[in-house]
Amino acid sequence: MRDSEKMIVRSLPLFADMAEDHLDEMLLGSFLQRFPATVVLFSESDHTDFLHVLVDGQVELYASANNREGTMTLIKPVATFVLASALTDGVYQMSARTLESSQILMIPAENVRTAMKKDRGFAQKSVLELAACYHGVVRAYKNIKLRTAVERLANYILVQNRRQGDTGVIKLPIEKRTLASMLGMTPENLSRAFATLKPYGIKVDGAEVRLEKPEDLETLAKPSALIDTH
Amino acid sequence: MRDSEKMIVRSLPLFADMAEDHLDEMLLGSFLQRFPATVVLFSESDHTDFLHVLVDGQVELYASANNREGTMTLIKPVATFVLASALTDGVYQMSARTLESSQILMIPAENVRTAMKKDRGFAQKSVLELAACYHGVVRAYKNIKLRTAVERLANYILVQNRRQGDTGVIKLPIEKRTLASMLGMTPENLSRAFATLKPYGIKVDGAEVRLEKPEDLETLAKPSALIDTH
DNA sequence: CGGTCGGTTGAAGCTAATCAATTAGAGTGG
DNA sequence: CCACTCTAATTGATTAGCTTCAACCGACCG
Repeated sequence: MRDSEKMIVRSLPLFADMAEDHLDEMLLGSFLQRFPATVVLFSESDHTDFLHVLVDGQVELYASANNREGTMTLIKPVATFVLASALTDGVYQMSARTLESSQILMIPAENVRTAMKKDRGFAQKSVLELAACYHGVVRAYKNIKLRTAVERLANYILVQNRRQGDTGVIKLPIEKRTLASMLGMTPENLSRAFATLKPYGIKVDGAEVRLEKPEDLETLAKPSALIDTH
Repeated sequence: MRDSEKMIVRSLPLFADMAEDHLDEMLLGSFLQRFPATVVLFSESDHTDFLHVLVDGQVELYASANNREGTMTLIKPVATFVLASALTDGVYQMSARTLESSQILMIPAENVRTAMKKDRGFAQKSVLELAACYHGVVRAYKNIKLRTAVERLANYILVQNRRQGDTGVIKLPIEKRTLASMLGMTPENLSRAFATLKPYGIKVDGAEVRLEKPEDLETLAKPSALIDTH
């Protein structure tokens, strides 16, 4: 464990208040590893051996049942994932794969649980982190339960536009098929959903999406602070 | 705050390890209240003033968007709800209404946050509770994203059968329209879903559901430990 | 240059929602 | 005890939303 890696961990709010010796102890046995793209990191029914910190790259958390598969969420650096599973010493609950070449710091789950018991500051922050994760899934759940596919796409575009500086031109950060899976539809249906949004001022050229009539799109999307804000 | 009410709180794992004085302190300003059926307790965009403990009755957490409404989860006694919102000092994120006459202990959210900072045992248990809530929503999210309506119903029946003692005769604990909303479909579609399951040995008479060929239903339902076990 | 893969488009079919009408059941009051 | 009422539940007909299957396009790459 190098000092630079320790600094990365320290920079995350989750570990910001942790006592120095507890942090050092937790990081014993941790290692930073680089994975190529499209590598499966773990499967949902595996026992949770590590808390993961995505340092660089991009990771998809997905789930399978009945022969079907769906994206649960996407992880962007720098962020931890599977904290809840690491703390409860159970299985992962979701599978993970890299979407691109990624650098991941793996911290033994056992160490994380020990740190949680010893370190008040870390316990406090864990509570906040888990509450945030919880609300994140609640939002995703509402999104899929209360909106149609076209509405989900419209809201996704509005959120991306805001995130990318309200320029009216956004660059899709992921492949369309991944976006489709995240929005809970087939790639074919995503294509058609984009076409449906044409009258609302949406123009698509590869990974570039132009948003020419944001107000029109909003009337269709009916964005909700409790689903789209984070 | 009576002693009997304190005992109820103490009986919950979440508060089991809490120091006596911290518990007393937290419960200052708490009150036990009885609500009639179908009363809205709070709306999703309201600020979270109280952590709720359902002592008796039944509560539905639901969400609204676009003129649509959907059940998020059902709370049965004795259990807390909206812990995540109480701890993060934000809005509720979900609305709540009583399904029947219910007794609810309301603990000022401010007190809960104070207790979290002061009491290690409570912080630890909060982490476990939030992790469990998180995995609960993840399961619900998988359920709706990876299964059809009929499959969700089939799995619901299998879970209820197991919970009610594997007798092959189950009593629906909620109205069918509420069940429909929880399973993410319309009441009409639930009726038809039950009819679809007839060839799989399902017979419905009011709130009573008979399960005559559990193995057949399982082949259709394809239950998954990671969605249906809790 | 051919091959692979992501994306698009078309046609058909299935799942679920909507609209409308009817039935069943629980509770109420005479 | 029996109409009366209100609501839940069911059933039928139709429509909307989405998936599936198939063909095709086009970019990137060996």
